[in-house]
Amino acid sequence: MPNLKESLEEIYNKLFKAFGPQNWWPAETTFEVIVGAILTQNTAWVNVEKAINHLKKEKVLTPLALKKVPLKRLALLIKPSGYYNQKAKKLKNFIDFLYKEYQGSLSKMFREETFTLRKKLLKIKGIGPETADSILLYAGNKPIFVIDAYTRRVLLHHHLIEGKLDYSSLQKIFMQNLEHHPQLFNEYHALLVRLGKEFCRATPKCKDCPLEGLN
DNA sequence: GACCAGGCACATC
DNA sequence: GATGTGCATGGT
Repeated sequence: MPNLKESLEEIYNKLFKAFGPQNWWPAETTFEVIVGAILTQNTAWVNVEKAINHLKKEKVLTPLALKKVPLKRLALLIKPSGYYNQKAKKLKNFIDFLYKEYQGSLSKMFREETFTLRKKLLKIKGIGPETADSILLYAGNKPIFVIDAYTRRVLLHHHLIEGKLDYSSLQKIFMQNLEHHPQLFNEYHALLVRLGKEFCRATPKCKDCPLEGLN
């Protein structure tokens, strides 16, 4: 039985070989990544894209414009992404934070020490661990590993974990066994999502899974 | 017409 | 501390 570090490296290599680079996060600006991270909570990405396109078309996909747009109007613009009343508030909560702490400057925000920023993000109502980490990794290019439903499903399906581990335990598995390179964490998470979408769903075995023969 | 999708906050036990 | 529930749209 190889150790965890070797298993994680092998998984990455197999997935990269099978799928190639995933080019996450699909966005034109840093701010768009952050908005997407909030809108995609428990929501299919195609629906998030519709919402983001509305925001682009109405030219409110900047911190200042989002600060100015009325809550009700914002909610209607993001309606396709689901939970739109909740998410409109969440976006406003983030904007309030951004202006209060960093005068609306994302680059100033990301100059904050990573774990200090993470703690602050988690205090925002509507931003939990996955959203905070997605912002840090995919918008801020910080070496933080993102855990999500797919990650958990893949690890369980391939018996790399047993039972239910909480978010931070799962995150430790990756962060204690891999080099802290943002690009590696970025690609690895994206590859796990890709695998989870296409495999690791059927039981007991998935046909042609890139990780077949791992265990 | 179920069931699901790149969660989170809050209530209740 | 664990478990349950509301939030809501659009695709399969």
